[in-house]
Amino acid sequence: MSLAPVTLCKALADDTRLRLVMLMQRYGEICVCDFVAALQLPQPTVSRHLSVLRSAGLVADRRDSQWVYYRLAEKLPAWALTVIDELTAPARTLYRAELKRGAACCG
Amino acid sequence: MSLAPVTLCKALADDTRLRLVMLMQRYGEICVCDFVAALQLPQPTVSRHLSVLRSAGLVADRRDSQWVYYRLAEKLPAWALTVIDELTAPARTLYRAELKRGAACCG
DNA sequence: TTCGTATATATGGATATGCGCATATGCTAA
DNA sequence: TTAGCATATGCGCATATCCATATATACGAA
Repeated sequence: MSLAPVTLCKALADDTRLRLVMLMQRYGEICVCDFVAALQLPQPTVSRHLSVLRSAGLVADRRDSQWVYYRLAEKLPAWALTVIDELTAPARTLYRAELKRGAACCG
Repeated sequence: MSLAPVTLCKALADDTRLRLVMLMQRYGEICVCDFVAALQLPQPTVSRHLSVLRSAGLVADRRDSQWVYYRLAEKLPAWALTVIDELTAPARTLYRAELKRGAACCG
């Protein structure tokens, strides 16, 4: 996995994307509708930001019938995981309830 | 020092700014003309990027007659320093010669 | 099966943010 | 004050963001 530091920064230089990454880091695979429910944002907005993360190589997606699940990419460099961890640590406890709220969507 | 994670990311989401920060982390206070010489970039470009870093609260400046010296801000949160460290580590050895090349400017 | 509807996700078009160049400002010395 | 250097600011263009709409998939009824 070759990931330039500046590429990681650009991918994370948005509050919504930081929260998406934080949720994936904490809960693993999540489908788009759960992100929408958890973050209370319009679905197109979420989809766009996930697309940015995917283009940067930060996340991978998997389709299961009508749902698309996103997860942090495997084999991210250790330094990238460290950066993500440091950046999301302050807010890491804030979104558990919000994700739970959205968890009814995909079973 | 209150610094939002997304603010740090935006400030570092540019290759030139990453290099400026790396130079300051390694060498301490540096004046604009030394940055220009070290990075081989137009002076307005360097000034602009330093201004972005200053607005984000990442760096502080000090004027000494005609020269302005920039340094990393004091009292940055520990997590921010960790992030900076991880992001700049890969290239940290690359710029010593370049800074030396520019060191004649301000004595 | 084939259609119809509902739900999940992705894409095109208008607006805002950021970058670099040309120029302006500030400072010093003679 | 004039020249000369160091630094900073306004403008045009590219890129990114958000909203309305389009596409795709699933499931039930005829």
